Amino acid sequence: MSRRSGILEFAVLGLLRESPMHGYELRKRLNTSLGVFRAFSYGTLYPCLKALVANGWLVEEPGSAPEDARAASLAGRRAKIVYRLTAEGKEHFEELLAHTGPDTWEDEHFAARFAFFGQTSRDVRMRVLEGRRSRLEERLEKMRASLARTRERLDDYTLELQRHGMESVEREVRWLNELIESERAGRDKRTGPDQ
Amino acid sequence: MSRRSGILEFAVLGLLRESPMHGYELRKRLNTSLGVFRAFSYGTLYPCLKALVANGWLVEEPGSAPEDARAASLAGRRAKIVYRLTAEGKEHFEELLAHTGPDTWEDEHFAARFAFFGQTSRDVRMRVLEGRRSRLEERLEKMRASLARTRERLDDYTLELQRHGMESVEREVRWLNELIESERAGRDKRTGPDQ
DNA sequence: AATTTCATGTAATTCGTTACATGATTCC
DNA sequence: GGAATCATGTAACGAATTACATGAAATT
Repeated sequence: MSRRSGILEFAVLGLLRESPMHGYELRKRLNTSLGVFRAFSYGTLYPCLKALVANGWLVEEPGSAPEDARAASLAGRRAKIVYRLTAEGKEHFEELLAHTGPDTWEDEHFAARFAFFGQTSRDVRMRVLEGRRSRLEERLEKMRASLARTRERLDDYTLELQRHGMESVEREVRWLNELIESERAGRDKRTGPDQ
Repeated sequence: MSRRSGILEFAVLGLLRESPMHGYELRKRLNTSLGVFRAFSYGTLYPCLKALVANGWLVEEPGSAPEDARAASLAGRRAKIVYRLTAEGKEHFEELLAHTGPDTWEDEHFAARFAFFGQTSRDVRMRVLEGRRSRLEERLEKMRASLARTRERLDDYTLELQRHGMESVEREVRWLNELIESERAGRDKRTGPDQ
Protein backbone atom coordinates (compact mmCIF):
# COMPACT_ATOMS: atom_id res chain seq x y z
CA MET A 1 0.00 0.00 0.00
CA SER A 2 2.84 2.32 0.89
CA ARG A 3 4.70 3.69 -2.10
CA ARG A 4 3.11 3.66 -5.52
CA SER A 5 4.73 5.94 -8.00
CA GLY A 6 2.59 5.50 -11.09
CA ILE A 7 5.07 5.87 -13.86
CA LEU A 8 8.07 4.46 -12.10
CA GLU A 9 6.20 1.37 -10.97
CA PHE A 10 4.94 0.84 -14.49
CA ALA A 11 8.37 1.28 -16.06
CA VAL A 12 10.05 -1.01 -13.55
CA LEU A 13 7.55 -3.80 -14.10
CA GLY A 14 7.86 -3.36 -17.84
CA LEU A 15 11.63 -3.50 -17.83
CA LEU A 16 11.74 -6.47 -15.49
CA ARG A 17 9.32 -8.30 -17.72
CA GLU A 18 11.97 -8.44 -20.38
CA SER A 19 14.57 -9.78 -17.99
CA PRO A 20 15.52 -9.73 -14.29
CA MET A 21 17.81 -6.93 -13.21
CA HIS A 22 19.21 -5.22 -10.15
CA GLY A 23 18.41 -1.66 -9.08
CA TYR A 24 21.47 0.08 -10.39
CA GLU A 25 21.04 -1.36 -13.85
CA LEU A 26 17.33 -0.59 -13.85
CA ARG A 27 18.07 3.01 -13.16
CA LYS A 28 20.42 3.28 -16.10
CA ARG A 29 17.91 1.72 -18.44
CA LEU A 30 15.26 4.17 -17.30
CA ASN A 31 17.42 6.96 -18.73
CA THR A 32 19.10 5.40 -21.67
CA SER A 33 17.24 2.51 -23.24
CA LEU A 34 13.92 4.08 -22.52
CA GLY A 35 15.48 7.42 -23.28
CA VAL A 36 12.43 9.39 -22.40
CA PHE A 37 12.32 9.27 -18.67
CA ARG A 38 14.18 11.62 -16.45
CA ALA A 39 16.63 9.96 -14.13
CA PHE A 40 14.76 8.77 -11.11
CA SER A 41 17.06 8.93 -8.12
CA TYR A 42 17.99 5.97 -5.93
CA GLY A 43 16.04 7.55 -3.13
CA THR A 44 13.00 6.99 -5.30
CA LEU A 45 13.91 3.75 -6.99
CA TYR A 46 14.95 1.53 -4.09
CA PRO A 47 11.98 2.24 -1.85
CA CYS A 48 9.77 1.64 -4.87
CA LEU A 49 11.38 -1.75 -5.46
CA LYS A 50 10.82 -2.69 -1.82
CA ALA A 51 7.17 -1.72 -2.14
CA LEU A 52 6.75 -3.80 -5.28
CA VAL A 53 8.25 -6.77 -3.43
CA ALA A 54 5.86 -6.18 -0.54
CA ASN A 55 3.02 -6.29 -3.06
CA GLY A 56 4.21 -9.65 -4.28
CA TRP A 57 4.90 -8.35 -7.77
CA LEU A 58 8.65 -8.83 -7.54
CA VAL A 59 10.96 -11.22 -5.74
CA GLU A 60 14.52 -10.54 -4.67
CA GLU A 61 17.05 -13.07 -5.81
CA PRO A 62 20.76 -13.43 -5.21
CA GLY A 63 22.56 -12.37 -8.37
CA SER A 64 22.97 -15.41 -10.59
CA ALA A 65 26.04 -14.13 -12.42
CA PRO A 66 29.17 -16.13 -11.45
CA GLU A 67 30.93 -13.21 -9.75
CA ASP A 68 27.92 -12.56 -7.56
CA ALA A 69 27.63 -16.18 -6.54
CA ARG A 70 31.30 -16.22 -5.67
CA ALA A 71 31.00 -13.07 -3.63
CA ALA A 72 27.94 -14.32 -1.82
CA SER A 73 29.36 -17.73 -1.02
CA LEU A 74 32.80 -16.51 0.07
CA ALA A 75 31.26 -14.71 3.01
CA GLY A 76 27.70 -14.19 4.16
CA ARG A 77 28.01 -10.72 2.75
CA ARG A 78 25.46 -8.81 0.76
CA ALA A 79 25.61 -9.38 -2.97
CA LYS A 80 23.73 -7.66 -5.72
CA ILE A 81 19.98 -8.03 -5.41
CA VAL A 82 18.40 -9.12 -8.63
CA TYR A 83 14.69 -8.44 -8.98
CA ARG A 84 12.48 -10.81 -10.91
CA LEU A 85 8.85 -10.36 -11.91
CA THR A 86 6.45 -12.85 -10.29
CA ALA A 87 3.38 -14.31 -11.96
CA GLU A 88 1.25 -11.82 -10.03
CA GLY A 89 3.54 -9.01 -11.12
CA LYS A 90 3.17 -10.05 -14.72
CA GLU A 91 -0.58 -10.16 -14.35
CA HIS A 92 -0.59 -6.73 -12.71
CA PHE A 93 1.49 -5.31 -15.52
CA GLU A 94 -0.92 -6.72 -18.11
CA GLU A 95 -3.72 -4.88 -16.34
CA LEU A 96 -1.77 -1.65 -16.35
CA LEU A 97 -1.00 -2.15 -20.04
CA ALA A 98 -4.64 -2.75 -20.92
CA HIS A 99 -5.89 0.25 -18.98
CA THR A 100 -6.50 3.45 -20.91
CA GLY A 101 -7.90 6.62 -19.40
CA PRO A 102 -7.48 10.39 -19.15
CA ASP A 103 -4.34 10.12 -17.03
CA THR A 104 -2.83 7.93 -19.72
CA TRP A 105 -2.71 10.77 -22.23
CA GLU A 106 -0.56 12.97 -20.03
CA ASP A 107 2.96 13.81 -21.15
CA GLU A 108 5.06 11.49 -19.05
CA HIS A 109 2.49 8.74 -18.80
CA PHE A 110 2.19 8.72 -22.53
CA ALA A 111 5.93 8.39 -23.06
CA ALA A 112 6.00 5.47 -20.64
CA ARG A 113 3.09 3.78 -22.39
CA PHE A 114 4.69 4.27 -25.76
CA ALA A 115 7.96 2.77 -24.59
CA PHE A 116 6.15 -0.52 -23.96
CA PHE A 117 3.97 -0.54 -27.06
CA GLY A 118 5.83 -3.61 -28.22
CA GLN A 119 4.10 -5.60 -25.49
CA THR A 120 0.59 -4.30 -26.18
CA SER A 121 -2.22 -5.24 -28.52
CA ARG A 122 -3.03 -3.04 -31.46
CA ASP A 123 -6.37 -1.80 -30.16
CA VAL A 124 -4.77 -0.60 -26.94
CA ARG A 125 -2.10 1.17 -28.96
CA MET A 126 -4.80 2.85 -31.00
CA ARG A 127 -6.69 4.01 -27.91
CA VAL A 128 -3.54 5.44 -26.39
CA LEU A 129 -2.46 7.22 -29.57
CA GLU A 130 -5.89 8.63 -30.32
CA GLY A 131 -6.45 9.69 -26.74
CA ARG A 132 -3.13 11.45 -26.73
CA ARG A 133 -3.98 13.19 -29.97
CA SER A 134 -7.29 14.56 -28.79
CA ARG A 135 -5.67 15.69 -25.58
CA LEU A 136 -3.13 17.66 -27.58
CA GLU A 137 -5.82 19.07 -29.83
CA GLU A 138 -7.70 20.35 -26.81
CA ARG A 139 -4.52 21.96 -25.63
CA LEU A 140 -4.03 23.62 -29.00
CA GLU A 141 -7.56 24.92 -28.91
CA LYS A 142 -6.96 26.58 -25.56
CA MET A 143 -3.69 28.07 -26.71
CA ARG A 144 -5.28 29.50 -29.83
CA ALA A 145 -8.18 30.96 -27.88
CA SER A 146 -5.92 32.52 -25.28
CA LEU A 147 -3.64 33.90 -27.96
CA ALA A 148 -6.56 35.46 -29.82
CA ARG A 149 -7.72 37.14 -26.61
CA THR A 150 -4.40 38.59 -25.53
CA ARG A 151 -2.27 39.00 -28.63
CA GLU A 152 -2.05 42.81 -28.52
CA ARG A 153 -1.01 42.99 -24.89
CA LEU A 154 1.98 40.69 -25.26
CA ASP A 155 5.53 41.66 -26.02
CA ASP A 156 7.52 40.03 -28.82
CA TYR A 157 9.33 37.50 -26.66
CA THR A 158 6.19 36.22 -24.98
CA LEU A 159 4.58 35.97 -28.38
CA GLU A 160 7.54 34.09 -29.81
CA LEU A 161 7.46 31.68 -26.86
CA GLN A 162 3.79 30.95 -27.45
CA ARG A 163 4.32 30.52 -31.15
CA HIS A 164 7.13 28.06 -30.59
CA GLY A 165 5.10 26.18 -27.98
CA MET A 166 2.15 25.81 -30.32
CA GLU A 167 4.35 24.71 -33.15
CA SER A 168 5.82 21.98 -30.96
CA VAL A 169 2.38 20.68 -30.10
CA GLU A 170 1.26 20.82 -33.72
CA ARG A 171 4.35 18.86 -34.66
CA GLU A 172 3.54 16.15 -32.14
CA VAL A 173 0.01 15.92 -33.51
CA ARG A 174 1.41 15.33 -37.00
CA TRP A 175 3.70 12.65 -35.57
CA LEU A 176 0.73 10.95 -33.93
CA ASN A 177 -1.19 11.10 -37.18
CA GLU A 178 1.57 9.21 -38.91
CA LEU A 179 1.74 6.62 -36.16
CA ILE A 180 -2.01 6.12 -36.18
CA GLU A 181 -1.97 5.80 -39.94
CA SER A 182 0.80 3.28 -39.64
CA GLU A 183 -1.15 1.27 -37.05
CA ARG A 184 -4.24 1.32 -39.25
CA ALA A 185 -2.19 -0.04 -42.12
CA GLY A 186 -1.44 -2.87 -39.75
CA ARG A 187 2.28 -2.79 -39.50
CA ASP A 188 5.17 -1.56 -37.38
CA LYS A 189 7.75 0.78 -38.84
CA ARG A 190 9.98 -1.87 -40.32
CA THR A 191 9.00 -5.25 -38.97
CA GLY A 192 6.47 -5.70 -41.72
CA PRO A 193 3.09 -7.39 -41.17
CA ASP A 194 2.69 -8.35 -37.54
CA GLN A 195 -0.09 -9.80 -35.37
CA MET B 1 12.55 31.92 4.68
CA SER B 2 9.59 29.58 4.60
CA ARG B 3 8.24 28.86 1.15
CA ARG B 4 10.41 29.60 -1.87
CA SER B 5 9.21 28.05 -5.05
CA GLY B 6 11.85 29.13 -7.54
CA ILE B 7 9.89 29.44 -10.70
CA LEU B 8 6.59 30.50 -9.21
CA GLU B 9 8.20 33.21 -7.12
CA PHE B 10 10.04 34.49 -10.16
CA ALA B 11 6.95 34.49 -12.36
CA VAL B 12 4.82 36.21 -9.73
CA LEU B 13 7.33 38.98 -9.21
CA GLY B 14 7.69 39.39 -12.96
CA LEU B 15 3.97 39.63 -13.57
CA LEU B 16 3.42 42.02 -10.70
CA ARG B 17 6.16 44.22 -12.00
CA GLU B 18 4.02 45.02 -14.98
CA SER B 19 1.02 45.87 -12.84
CA PRO B 20 -0.57 45.04 -9.46
CA MET B 21 -2.97 42.12 -9.46
CA HIS B 22 -4.86 39.83 -7.14
CA GLY B 23 -4.20 36.12 -6.75
CA TYR B 24 -6.96 34.77 -8.92
CA GLU B 25 -5.94 36.91 -11.85
CA LEU B 26 -2.28 36.07 -11.38
CA ARG B 27 -3.09 32.41 -11.64
CA LYS B 28 -4.89 32.87 -14.93
CA ARG B 29 -2.02 34.82 -16.41
CA LEU B 30 0.42 32.13 -15.37
CA ASN B 31 -1.42 29.76 -17.71
CA THR B 32 -2.60 31.96 -20.51
CA SER B 33 -0.52 35.07 -21.06
CA LEU B 34 2.64 33.29 -20.13
CA GLY B 35 1.29 30.22 -21.85
CA VAL B 36 4.15 28.02 -20.91
CA PHE B 37 3.58 27.31 -17.28
CA ARG B 38 1.41 24.56 -16.00
CA ALA B 39 -1.44 25.73 -13.83
CA PHE B 40 -0.13 26.21 -10.33
CA SER B 41 -2.92 25.49 -7.88
CA TYR B 42 -4.25 27.95 -5.31
CA GLY B 43 -2.82 25.76 -2.63
CA THR B 44 0.56 26.69 -4.06
CA LEU B 45 -0.09 30.24 -5.15
CA TYR B 46 -1.65 31.80 -2.07
CA PRO B 47 0.90 30.53 0.44
CA CYS B 48 3.59 31.73 -1.94
CA LEU B 49 2.06 35.20 -2.04
CA LYS B 50 1.96 35.31 1.76
CA ALA B 51 5.62 34.32 1.87
CA LEU B 52 6.56 37.04 -0.60
CA VAL B 53 4.73 39.57 1.56
CA ALA B 54 6.57 38.28 4.63
CA ASN B 55 9.82 38.87 2.73
CA GLY B 56 8.82 42.44 2.07
CA TRP B 57 8.76 41.97 -1.68
CA LEU B 58 5.02 42.50 -1.99
CA VAL B 59 2.41 44.49 -0.15
CA GLU B 60 -1.27 43.68 0.11
CA GLU B 61 -3.61 46.46 -0.86
CA PRO B 62 -7.36 46.79 -0.82
CA GLY B 63 -8.57 46.49 -4.40
CA SER B 64 -8.68 49.96 -5.93
CA ALA B 65 -11.43 49.17 -8.43
CA PRO B 66 -14.70 50.96 -7.55
CA GLU B 67 -16.67 47.78 -6.88
CA ASP B 68 -14.09 46.61 -4.38
CA ALA B 69 -14.04 49.89 -2.58
CA ARG B 70 -17.82 49.81 -2.38
CA ALA B 71 -17.85 46.27 -1.08
CA ALA B 72 -15.19 47.02 1.48
CA SER B 73 -16.81 50.19 2.76
CA LEU B 74 -20.35 48.82 2.90
CA ALA B 75 -19.35 46.36 5.57
CA GLY B 76 -16.03 45.56 7.20
CA ARG B 77 -15.95 42.52 4.96
CA ARG B 78 -13.03 41.08 3.06
CA ALA B 79 -12.48 42.47 -0.44
CA LYS B 80 -10.12 41.37 -3.12
CA ILE B 81 -6.50 41.56 -2.10
CA VAL B 82 -4.38 43.28 -4.68
CA TYR B 83 -0.66 42.60 -4.52
CA ARG B 84 1.82 45.27 -5.45
CA LEU B 85 5.58 44.95 -5.88
CA THR B 86 7.62 46.96 -3.35
CA ALA B 87 10.91 48.67 -4.12
CA GLU B 88 12.72 45.76 -2.44
CA GLY B 89 10.70 43.32 -4.49
CA LYS B 90 11.66 45.12 -7.65
CA GLU B 91 15.30 45.04 -6.63
CA HIS B 92 15.07 41.35 -5.81
CA PHE B 93 13.52 40.63 -9.18
CA GLU B 94 16.32 42.51 -10.94
CA GLU B 95 18.80 40.26 -9.17
CA LEU B 96 16.94 37.16 -10.25
CA LEU B 97 16.81 38.49 -13.80
CA ALA B 98 20.53 39.20 -13.88
CA HIS B 99 21.49 35.81 -12.47
CA THR B 100 22.49 33.11 -14.94
CA GLY B 101 23.66 29.64 -13.96
CA PRO B 102 23.27 25.92 -14.64
CA ASP B 103 19.81 25.78 -13.08
CA THR B 104 18.75 28.55 -15.45
CA TRP B 105 19.14 26.33 -18.49
CA GLU B 106 16.67 23.75 -17.24
CA ASP B 107 13.39 23.26 -19.11
CA GLU B 108 10.93 25.09 -16.92
CA HIS B 109 13.37 27.65 -15.64
CA PHE B 110 14.31 28.51 -19.17
CA ALA B 111 10.71 29.02 -20.23
CA ALA B 112 10.18 31.34 -17.27
CA ARG B 113 13.30 33.31 -18.07
CA PHE B 114 12.32 33.62 -21.70
CA ALA B 115 8.87 34.89 -20.80
CA PHE B 116 10.49 37.93 -19.16
CA PHE B 117 13.16 38.58 -21.74
CA GLY B 118 11.48 41.88 -22.49
CA GLN B 119 12.68 43.17 -19.12
CA THR B 120 16.28 41.99 -19.47
CA SER B 121 19.44 43.36 -20.99
CA ARG B 122 20.78 41.86 -24.17
CA ASP B 123 23.86 40.29 -22.64
CA VAL B 124 21.76 38.43 -20.09
CA ARG B 125 19.50 37.22 -22.89
CA MET B 126 22.55 35.99 -24.77
CA ARG B 127 23.90 34.13 -21.74
CA VAL B 128 20.56 32.45 -21.15
CA LEU B 129 20.07 31.46 -24.79
CA GLU B 130 23.61 30.19 -25.25
CA GLY B 131 23.58 28.33 -21.96
CA ARG B 132 20.33 26.68 -22.91
CA ARG B 133 21.74 25.71 -26.26
CA SER B 134 24.83 24.03 -24.88
CA ARG B 135 22.72 22.25 -22.32
CA LEU B 136 20.59 20.83 -25.13
CA GLU B 137 23.66 19.92 -27.15
CA GLU B 138 25.03 17.95 -24.21
CA ARG B 139 21.72 16.16 -23.99
CA LEU B 140 21.84 15.34 -27.68
CA GLU B 141 25.33 13.98 -27.30
CA LYS B 142 24.21 11.61 -24.56
CA MET B 143 21.21 10.48 -26.55
CA ARG B 144 23.34 9.79 -29.60
CA ALA B 145 25.90 7.85 -27.57
CA SER B 146 23.26 5.79 -25.81
CA LEU B 147 21.50 5.11 -29.08
CA ALA B 148 24.72 3.95 -30.73
CA ARG B 149 25.36 1.57 -27.83
CA THR B 150 21.93 -0.02 -27.68
CA ARG B 151 20.36 0.31 -31.12
CA GLU B 152 20.20 -3.42 -31.92
CA ARG B 153 18.56 -4.40 -28.66
CA LEU B 154 15.63 -2.00 -29.00
CA ASP B 155 12.29 -2.72 -30.57
CA ASP B 156 10.79 -0.45 -33.22
CA TYR B 157 8.57 1.56 -30.89
CA THR B 158 11.35 2.35 -28.46
CA LEU B 159 13.52 3.34 -31.39
CA GLU B 160 10.81 5.55 -32.83
CA LEU B 161 10.34 7.22 -29.45
CA GLN B 162 14.05 7.99 -29.22
CA ARG B 163 14.16 9.26 -32.78
CA HIS B 164 11.24 11.60 -32.15
CA GLY B 165 12.76 12.77 -28.88
CA MET B 166 16.05 13.62 -30.53
CA GLU B 167 14.34 15.37 -33.36
CA SER B 168 12.47 17.56 -30.90
CA VAL B 169 15.67 18.56 -29.18
CA GLU B 170 17.40 19.25 -32.49
CA ARG B 171 14.49 21.41 -33.47
CA GLU B 172 14.79 23.47 -30.31
CA VAL B 173 18.49 23.93 -30.97
CA ARG B 174 17.71 25.33 -34.40
CA TRP B 175 15.16 27.64 -32.83
CA LEU B 176 17.76 28.88 -30.36
CA ASN B 177 20.22 29.43 -33.19
CA GLU B 178 17.76 31.72 -34.89
CA LEU B 179 17.06 33.62 -31.70
CA ILE B 180 20.75 34.04 -30.96
CA GLU B 181 21.36 35.21 -34.49
CA SER B 182 18.52 37.65 -34.11
CA GLU B 183 19.96 38.98 -30.84
CA ARG B 184 23.38 39.37 -32.43
CA ALA B 185 21.82 41.38 -35.21
CA GLY B 186 20.68 43.67 -32.44
CA ARG B 187 16.96 43.61 -32.77
CA ASP B 188 13.81 42.03 -31.43
CA LYS B 189 11.51 40.16 -33.78
CA ARG B 190 9.56 43.18 -34.93
CA THR B 191 10.32 46.10 -32.62
CA GLY B 192 13.29 47.06 -34.73
CA PRO B 193 16.57 48.37 -33.25
CA ASP B 194 16.35 48.53 -29.48
CA GLN B 195 18.78 49.52 -26.74
C1' DA C 1 47.55 1.81 -3.43
C1' DA C 2 44.28 4.93 -4.97
C1' DT C 3 40.47 6.29 -7.61
C1' DT C 4 36.47 5.51 -10.06
C1' DT C 5 32.45 3.08 -10.86
C1' DC C 6 29.23 -0.15 -9.09
C1' DA C 7 25.71 -0.96 -5.66
C1' DT C 8 22.33 -0.29 -1.84
C1' DG C 9 20.02 2.20 1.19
C1' DT C 10 17.80 6.10 4.82
C1' DA C 11 16.24 10.77 6.65
C1' DA C 12 15.13 15.25 5.91
C1' DT C 13 13.42 18.41 2.87
C1' DT C 14 11.20 20.56 -1.27
C1' DC C 15 7.72 21.29 -4.25
C1' DG C 16 3.35 20.90 -5.35
C1' DT C 17 -1.50 18.81 -5.52
C1' DT C 18 -6.22 17.42 -3.78
C1' DA C 19 -9.83 17.91 -1.05
C1' DC C 20 -12.03 20.74 1.80
C1' DA C 21 -14.23 25.10 3.57
C1' DT C 22 -16.02 29.67 2.89
C1' DG C 23 -18.13 33.44 0.90
C1' DA C 24 -18.94 37.40 -2.72
C1' DT C 25 -20.44 38.72 -7.44
C1' DT C 26 -22.47 38.26 -11.85
C1' DC C 27 -25.51 36.42 -15.10
C1' DC C 28 -29.77 34.29 -16.43
C1' DG D 1 -33.56 33.20 -6.62
C1' DG D 2 -30.31 29.78 -8.51
C1' DA D 3 -26.12 28.72 -11.03
C1' DA D 4 -21.76 29.84 -12.52
C1' DT D 5 -17.71 32.15 -11.78
C1' DC D 6 -14.86 34.94 -8.96
C1' DA D 7 -12.01 34.93 -4.87
C1' DT D 8 -9.33 33.33 -0.77
C1' DG D 9 -7.62 30.22 1.99
C1' DT D 10 -6.02 25.54 4.99
C1' DA D 11 -4.72 20.67 6.09
C1' DA D 12 -3.43 16.37 4.65
C1' DC D 13 -1.05 14.06 1.53
C1' DG D 14 2.07 12.64 -2.48
C1' DA D 15 6.01 12.27 -5.35
C1' DA D 16 10.52 12.84 -5.82
C1' DT D 17 15.02 15.00 -4.67
C1' DT D 18 19.23 15.91 -1.92
C1' DA D 19 22.38 14.85 1.24
C1' DC D 20 24.09 11.47 3.79
C1' DA D 21 26.08 6.84 4.91
C1' DT D 22 28.10 2.52 3.58
C1' DG D 23 30.77 -0.69 1.26
C1' DA D 24 32.35 -3.92 -2.81
C1' DA D 25 34.56 -4.37 -7.50
C1' DA D 26 37.21 -2.83 -11.26
C1' DT D 27 40.67 0.02 -13.24
C1' DT D 28 44.88 2.67 -13.42
